[in-house]
Amino acid sequence: MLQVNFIKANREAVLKGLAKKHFAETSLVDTIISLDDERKKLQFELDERQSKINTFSKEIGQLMATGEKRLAEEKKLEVASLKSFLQPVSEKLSEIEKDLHDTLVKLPNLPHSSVPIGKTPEENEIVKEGGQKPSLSYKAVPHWDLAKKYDLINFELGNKVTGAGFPFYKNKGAKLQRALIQYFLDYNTAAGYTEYEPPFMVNEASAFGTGQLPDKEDQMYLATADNLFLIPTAEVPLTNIYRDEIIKENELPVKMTGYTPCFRREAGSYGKDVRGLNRVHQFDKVELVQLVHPEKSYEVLEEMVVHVEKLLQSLHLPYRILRLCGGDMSFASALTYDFEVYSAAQEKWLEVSSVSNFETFQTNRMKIRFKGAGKTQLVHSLNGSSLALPRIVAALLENNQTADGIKLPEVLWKYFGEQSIK
RNA sequence: GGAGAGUUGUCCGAGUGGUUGAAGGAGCACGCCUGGAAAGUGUGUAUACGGGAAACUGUAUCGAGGGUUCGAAUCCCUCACUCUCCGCCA
Repeated sequence: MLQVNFIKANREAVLKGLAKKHFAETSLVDTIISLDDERKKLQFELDERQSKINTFSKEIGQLMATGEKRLAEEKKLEVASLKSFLQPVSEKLSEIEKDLHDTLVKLPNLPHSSVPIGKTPEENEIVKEGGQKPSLSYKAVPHWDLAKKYDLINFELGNKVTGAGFPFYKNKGAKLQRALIQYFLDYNTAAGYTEYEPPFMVNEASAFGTGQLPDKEDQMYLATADNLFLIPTAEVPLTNIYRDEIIKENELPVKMTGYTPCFRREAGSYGKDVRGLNRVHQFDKVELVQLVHPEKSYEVLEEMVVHVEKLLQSLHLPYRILRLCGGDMSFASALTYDFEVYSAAQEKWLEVSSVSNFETFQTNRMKIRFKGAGKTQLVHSLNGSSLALPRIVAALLENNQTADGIKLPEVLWKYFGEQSIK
């Protein structure tokens, strides 16, 4: 969430930013400002009275000690009257604090100046295209048919055992998952990221910290008996490792990577977009998270983009990098690059990674700070996928299909044990 | 699931009603000492929100929330979490 003081000092810029994000409820900004003014006023009153009470209490203590009971009793009465004034003020204050917080949480992050203007995915800016689209001599077969042909994935079995969108990976299909995860993690740790295997469920505070709550609880599975959410991405547990922590400046940047399954209810999805591996409720992903000095975050964002790009290049997949426009960006992000790979049979681009700088939007919620020479301040958080598996698998299958099997890129050979799927 | 113990600052740990934001130790920072380092030694070392140009200063915070009291880390209640033993179990 945005910082109140920032909003107050930059009202116009905030309004402009919200407009760029196509956020309609701009009146919230002034609501926040007046709530905070009110908050300050009440807090000040309260502090003053409390200060008097504290002084009196100490005096009463001394009077009691010297046996001056009558004077002590008089002071007690004074304190009582101060307190009766205090109570309604303090109730009002907590009400306002709650309002302020609830309102603050509704504002999305502001877009970075380089974010393209636009509302729909069509208006995203294509920053770069790389790799070669395959030229197949025959009509490319979609991955769901290839998966059946080579007995790699069983969607129907998933329907039976769990429900739609929970595929079984099988035989070489299962092994390919394992190989990709292993490869991605090795690639990330070689770049200095610390590997974690986090819990796959998180509590409410964690879900709030990264911005899943309060609005997006529809997208998460909830284990009600224990009030735990199944993670929609490793970003949630990884970033929350540092919730309520003050990091030493020389320990920045914090670089983390982790593999987890990701669980998404995807409420409201339908149609051909959800065919095969395009959109599933449970999928594997290796994630990157960085906590960095505020001055470095955009530099780091570019580094992460290059990092993910090289990973895609090593898989020899045709890809493109998009800079998301204001209207298509996520609630919490200040700047997002999406990576898409081309799938030859479906003849469309599939999103496989999203790399974002959240600046202080998440860290303000989580109170992740660092202490340097000067004062304690919030760090910037960034994250990105490297990579989400299902669509990578879809593209690998579709793009690399040949008459006698599916060829795998060389980087996977040692992990997969073979050069192709037959 | 049953029984018990616990949750204090960066960490360890003392503290059962009155200058306790909190003893002591460790760690860390800076200084002294040293040719340099270690050891030794001195000083400093929480966070949030306010007021103030600043020095500085007010309030809150000892798991969370509530209560008793003029006054609570200390007493009472509720909740959460952790640990130990037993049971169950990969």
